[in-house]
Amino acid sequence: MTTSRSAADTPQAERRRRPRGAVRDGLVAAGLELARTGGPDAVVLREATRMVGVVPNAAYRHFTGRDELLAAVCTAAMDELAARMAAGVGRVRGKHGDAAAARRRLRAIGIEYLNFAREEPGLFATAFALPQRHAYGAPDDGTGRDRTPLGQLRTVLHELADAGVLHRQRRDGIEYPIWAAVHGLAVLAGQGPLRDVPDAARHRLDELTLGFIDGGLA
Amino acid sequence: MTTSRSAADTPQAERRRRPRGAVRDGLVAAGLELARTGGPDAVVLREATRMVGVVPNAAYRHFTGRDELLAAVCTAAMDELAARMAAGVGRVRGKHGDAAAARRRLRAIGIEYLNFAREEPGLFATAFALPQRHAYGAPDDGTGRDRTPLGQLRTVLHELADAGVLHRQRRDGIEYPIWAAVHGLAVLAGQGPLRDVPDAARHRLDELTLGFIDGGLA
DNA sequence: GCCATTTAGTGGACACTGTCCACATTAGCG
DNA sequence: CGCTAATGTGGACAGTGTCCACTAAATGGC
Repeated sequence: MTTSRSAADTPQAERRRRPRGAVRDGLVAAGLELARTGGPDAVVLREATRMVGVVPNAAYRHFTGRDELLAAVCTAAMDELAARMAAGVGRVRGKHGDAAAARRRLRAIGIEYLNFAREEPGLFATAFALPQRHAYGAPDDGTGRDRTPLGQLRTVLHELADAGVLHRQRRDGIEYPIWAAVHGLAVLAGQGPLRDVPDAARHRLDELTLGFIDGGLA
Repeated sequence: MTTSRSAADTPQAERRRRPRGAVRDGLVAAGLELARTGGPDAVVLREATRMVGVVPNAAYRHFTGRDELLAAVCTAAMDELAARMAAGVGRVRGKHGDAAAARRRLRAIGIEYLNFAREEPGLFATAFALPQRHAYGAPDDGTGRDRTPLGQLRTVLHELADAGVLHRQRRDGIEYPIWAAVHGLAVLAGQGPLRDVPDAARHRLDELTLGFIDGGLA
């Protein structure tokens, strides 16, 4: 090892053995894991490359920099939240037009949102750590294809309106106060000033907020 | 400059000329300015010391580390929010017991909160960047001495109850859904997915949310 | 099927950060 | 006046994001 030859001395493991987008996907997965435990600040580029087993600079072949990696992780985190919400809503029985079922679906949306924030605080914070352009102006097209949190909320509100629970007058734009109330509680009780209220009290806060929302429909 | 003598060559400005707590206060002020433009992540210790005109390590005589400095900055930011809320509430005329005045005061609280979040996004984010123990369990003592956002909200709700606007039944714990709704909107429209809605639309979101809250009192 | 070109990973470097250590000076006290 | 604790300095280290030049592997045209 005294005389350092030009190069090509050691095989140094195999190079570029990974399939097509494996490194990129691996980096996002690693970043997601980091975010899960430490929030957005914990998704550090060098650590992610270390987990994937690649040199730091390799990341720059797939992302313009740390910010773009973080953006990908944020999107993934948001997708996980959306998937959970969709699963929760899907678990509620009752066909379209049933007022009670629609109410339960709205409640399920809120519950899933709050549970995700409580059980995965790192991912929740990460999901909202970057602007993903939630398409503010775009109203849902009625197909229910929009799987974003806002889209799912709109779908359920649509159903509530159809069932006659939510009156036309109140309906326009009501998704925002509702979203705000749930999101606000999630943030305050997650990373905010209410972060260390005991579990029982937190549950009561959830119920208070969901009740407040339910009362605001009529 | 060729021969570097041992030391004590140059007077290098005066050393320790600053009054008692000047450096500490200066660091917090500098950190607050950094937070104002870039949020909590922008309050970087070395930069703050640079602004104060002191070497980085000097900060460690006043804080155990960057986190403690940040904590002080967060408290300062929260104080600024609280002061603004108090000022806004104080500007509302009408004596205690007047239902309409109480309503306007509740509205003022929300408006000031949302305005602060919009006009000082960095400070707003910083105010909630650390757990300051908002004394969850401690109810206000009726003296109105609690100047925290939650305390001020409780005071106004107390007045609303006295004026008969808010019924006993609904009153218990209602500060949390209300706080959550306002805070959630502030976060969503500030750094969140709704960050780039045009000003007019944002104003409408404010009104929708405040209206939703007002409707939830009765 | 071979070779040129693009792609993807490596190695080394730089500036910047938070933090620790040993040292020097000053302030405030007796 | 002198001692001690408080406060600021200088230098160092590990860790980070990012840039550059280089190289090996995969890909596509012929």
